[in-house]
Amino acid sequence: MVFSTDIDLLKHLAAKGAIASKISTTTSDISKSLAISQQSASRRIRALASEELISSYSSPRGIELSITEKGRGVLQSYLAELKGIMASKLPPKLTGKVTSGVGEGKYYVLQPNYNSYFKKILKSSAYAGTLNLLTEEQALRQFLMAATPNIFDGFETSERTFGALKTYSVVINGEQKAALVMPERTTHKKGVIEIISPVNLRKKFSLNDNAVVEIELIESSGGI
Amino acid sequence: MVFSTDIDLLKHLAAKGAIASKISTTTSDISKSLAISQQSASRRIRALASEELISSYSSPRGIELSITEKGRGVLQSYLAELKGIMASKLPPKLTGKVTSGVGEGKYYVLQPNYNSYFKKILKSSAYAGTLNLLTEEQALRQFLMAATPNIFDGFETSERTFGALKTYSVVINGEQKAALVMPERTTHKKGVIEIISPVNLRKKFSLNDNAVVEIELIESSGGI
DNA sequence: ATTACTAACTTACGAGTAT
DNA sequence: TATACTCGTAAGTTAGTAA
Repeated sequence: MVFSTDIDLLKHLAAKGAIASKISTTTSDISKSLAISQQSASRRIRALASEELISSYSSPRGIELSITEKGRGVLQSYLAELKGIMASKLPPKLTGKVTSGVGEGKYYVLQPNYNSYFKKILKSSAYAGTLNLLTEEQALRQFLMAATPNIFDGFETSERTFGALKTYSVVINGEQKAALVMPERTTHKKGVIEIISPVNLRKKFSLNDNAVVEIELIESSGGI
Repeated sequence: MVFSTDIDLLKHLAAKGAIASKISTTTSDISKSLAISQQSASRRIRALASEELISSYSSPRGIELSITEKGRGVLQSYLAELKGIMASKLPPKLTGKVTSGVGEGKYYVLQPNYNSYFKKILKSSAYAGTLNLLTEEQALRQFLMAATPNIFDGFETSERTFGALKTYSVVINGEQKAALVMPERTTHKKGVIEIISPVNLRKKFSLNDNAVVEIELIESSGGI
């Protein structure tokens, strides 16, 4: 029997990367994240393992574990079910047309200060380029209103000023996690947005100019 | 504080339509669906109400309730979070149509040098035949880009040349581990791939030409 | 029928601690 | 440091039943 607490723990482990590969963690780490005791974390991990939702190896140096096929299936069907239920009231989606940018975004990505911020947001380093999209101005405004931005404050050096940014966690075409970047002051014309991502989105989705991509809002799970 | 049991109950109520409108139900109905007692259902409903995740009115004739804005927000961000986790972590899937091959793959499987390589990849000896699949060229390209190939270098004897191969660990139809084989130089037309497996896939899944199979990328766990 | 109170029960939790 | 055992206790659940 799979309980909702199991789903919760599985979800936490998935967020830590246990779907893609084996992860190393400790029961006290888990206990802090889920606000339970170390002992309970240990017990619940063993419960997941006995249900074969994860495979784990414990030692006095910590726990190595990964989510099994069965465990992923459980998460996936939970997600699918929830998706189906919420289908009528899903988070807003936005579509954009690929456009050739002026390269403003690339400039940001390459700046060390912005770069480390992006790294935190994406939980992985950013591809050295951005995808420029032309959206409907009003749809964009509405879309962003529904979102919670991450804010980068901006700063000044003696030489120049680095403007503030807002970024929004999104999923591109339903499968690639990315971030929508809105510079506080931009030279873009209205409706043009920039997407940063760990991968080259143009390549991944074989996008030429005017190709349409779908941008979906997500919670930045944990966030920064 | 919102617990995972709350999410579960909210999800159940949402499934019954409590997002869109007010619904009429009873605590014993709920108790049956969630496999808890009538008393617990009653208590948990009151808990949701006191968190203002639902608004409810109870009487000796049953309960009328609807999910509040706050409750919907809770469900939505849970969904969004899960989606975000799965979107970035889920291995890509590819579908292909069964097609009659020219038997090129079978030739490879029967060659001792290739054969022992396949044995390592599959962790079991390969069935003496391949499954030919027609895929969408672009989807295939995308699929393979996300994967880490195992590489067989190829070699020459005085008599002939054995070309290099790339193989990718996959799962067919969600249950049969197999390998997708991409010869470096192939006579196949674009989009056609070959699958080798420890078993006869056509037989196992009763596949006729044009049947659709699902190919899922997996980590080659350990690998070679 | 219902909901929901009280009391008995059972399960899950976490502090302490062995390994 | 870890994991994970024991065990007293707290929390959650259910049976019985009043309203």
